[in-house]
Amino acid sequence: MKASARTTFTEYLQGKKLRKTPERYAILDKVCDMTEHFHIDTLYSELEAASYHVSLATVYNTMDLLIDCGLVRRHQFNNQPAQYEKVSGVGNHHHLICTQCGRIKDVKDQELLKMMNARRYPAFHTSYFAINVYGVCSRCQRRGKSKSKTTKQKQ
Amino acid sequence: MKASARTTFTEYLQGKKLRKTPERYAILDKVCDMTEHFHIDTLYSELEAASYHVSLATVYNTMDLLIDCGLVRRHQFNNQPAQYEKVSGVGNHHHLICTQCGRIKDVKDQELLKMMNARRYPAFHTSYFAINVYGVCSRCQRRGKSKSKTTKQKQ
DNA sequence: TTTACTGCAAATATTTTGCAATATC
DNA sequence: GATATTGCAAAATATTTGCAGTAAA
Repeated sequence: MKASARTTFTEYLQGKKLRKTPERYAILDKVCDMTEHFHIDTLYSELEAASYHVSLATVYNTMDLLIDCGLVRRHQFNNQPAQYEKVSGVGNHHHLICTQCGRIKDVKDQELLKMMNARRYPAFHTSYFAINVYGVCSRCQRRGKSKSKTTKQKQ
Repeated sequence: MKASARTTFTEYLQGKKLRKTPERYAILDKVCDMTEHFHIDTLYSELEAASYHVSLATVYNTMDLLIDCGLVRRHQFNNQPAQYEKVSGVGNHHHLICTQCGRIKDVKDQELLKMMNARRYPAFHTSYFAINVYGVCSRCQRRGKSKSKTTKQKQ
C-alpha cells in the first residue's frame, strides 16, 4: 500500500504547508518496505544500501513527520533504542516483549482491541494506545535462566 | 510499607548472594518516599538534598536490582528519559500519556486489569504488562493546538 | 582476607541542533 | 526570490563502563 501512504503523506504535507522533497518520499517508501519493527539506523543503512543517501538528521526529522501524520508509530521497550513501525491498514495490535533477549512479537487480540477501542477517559482525548506484555519467550525459557543481562543489545 | 519492601529486598539480595550495602537501602528508602513516577536524576537529587551522597552509577545499578526483584518498574514513554515507579501492593494500573506536554496520569481500570490478567499467550511466560494510552490531556486541548513540539522536556 | 561494591571520570549510544549550502514553492 | 530543508559536524542527553579504593562477608 505504498500509493495510499504516499497520498496520505502528500495531503499531510500540503495541509501543513511543508515541502514535498524527494528525501521524504524516499524515506516513506523504505519505511513501507520494512516488514517489522525497525531502528533508525537500520532504516538508514537500508537507504544507504539502496544507494540513496540521506543524512541521519533528515531520517529523524522525516520520521517525526510520519508519526505526526499517523503513518508510523514509535515504540520504546525497556531501554532499547527507539523502534518504529508502520501503521498497517486497520486495527491495532499489541506486543510481547521478551525481557531476556529483547525480541518483540506482535499479537492480534480482537477481543482486547475491541475493549480498548471502547474505552474513554475523562479529560483526555485518546489518539492511540499501546499494550506491552513483558515476560520470557519460549526460546529463552528453554535456554534456562542464563546470566545474560536483560535486554541489552549493542549493534 | 517501607519495612516490607526492605524485607523483600533483603531476601532478594541474600538469595542472589549480593551484598547488603547501606547505599542500596538508602536508595530503596528514597524510592519508597516517591509518590509518583520519577526520573533517575530526580531520585539522585533527592538523595543529595537529604545529604546522602551516592554516585549516579550506584543509583542506576540499584534500580536494576529493584526492578529485578519486582519492587520497581521502569517505563519509557515516547523518547523521554526513563521513568521509574515503585510497584505498590496489589494490582496494576495503566497510563494516560499526553503527547503534547508529556504529562502522565495513572488510571485504575478494574475491568481492563481483570481482562489483562486473565490473558495468556502461547509460548510466552508473562511477568507483567503495561498499557499506555496516548492522546491529548484537557489542559493541552484547552490551550489549543500550540506549536510546542510533542513531549520535549529538558530538565 | 577475599572480592563485591562504590565513586569518579571517561566512554558509549542515541538523538538533537546550528549553520551554510541547496532546492522547493 | 524567499525560505524550508538538507547534510554535516558538533552538542546534548542518558546510561554504561573501567578502574582504583573501600567495605561487606
